[in-house]
Amino acid sequence: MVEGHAQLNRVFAALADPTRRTTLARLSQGAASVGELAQPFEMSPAAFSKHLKVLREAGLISKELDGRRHRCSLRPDGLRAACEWLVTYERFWSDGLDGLESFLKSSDGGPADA
Amino acid sequence: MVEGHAQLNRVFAALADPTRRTTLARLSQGAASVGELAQPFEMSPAAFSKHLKVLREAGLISKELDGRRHRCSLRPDGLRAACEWLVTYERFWSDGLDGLESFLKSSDGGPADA
DNA sequence: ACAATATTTCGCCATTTGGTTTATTGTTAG
DNA sequence: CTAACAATAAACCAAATGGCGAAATATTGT
Repeated sequence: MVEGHAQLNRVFAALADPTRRTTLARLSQGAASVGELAQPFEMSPAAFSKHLKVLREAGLISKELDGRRHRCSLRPDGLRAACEWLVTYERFWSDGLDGLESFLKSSDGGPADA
Repeated sequence: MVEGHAQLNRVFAALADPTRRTTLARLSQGAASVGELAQPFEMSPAAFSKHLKVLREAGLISKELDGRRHRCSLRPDGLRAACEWLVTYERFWSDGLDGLESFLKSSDGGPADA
């Protein structure tokens, strides 16, 4: 937990956009090329590329060059710091994250949508 | 969990600023007036007031008028949606939030800093 | 009533953000 | 080799953000 504010700033800012959240959700089901990720959005390739850049600079995804495709995948530890920040404070609010605990324990289906 | 993207946008955007995170951290220790909350920051009252507005519109704090003071407090459920979003996806990344689970179980000291 | 206190609102300015189009870089297929 | 493809970079624009100082709106103490 040595990270400064800057990293947390980037992560939360990256999450504050539905295009980027949806892209992360999509990536949680497996790696994909930029084109595949961009497909659901009505947006120029350049615009989408910028979103990917934001995610990359927030440490949330990584890209591996595979021929002329860029293979994107989640960076497992990217969300960790943000998650810890949220949970730390949620436990001090509300009724002690009872809701969250039960939410964690319910091993139901996968992610729905962002 | 009927909330659209808009609410999640506001919450994550609100969290993407250290002034606001620090203010939330301060509030997790108890309610406070605007002046008390603003004190740590070298910023005009007007500027700080805008930050509070962002937090209020994200549903993270509430304000109750108490004489000429405005008493601010956390809104318990404000973080819930964001927390659930993060945890939902974190569990699909990484090694299944083992780290987060142990983090939750370790009932150590309170929040440190934002 | 009056002055001081607490906080927000109003213009204003600089920076950032999210989008566009066009130009570039690399790669693969024919 | 060359044309098409995949992705980014560059230049640009409108709108949002974060800051300021000054003005407005209560409210309280004297």
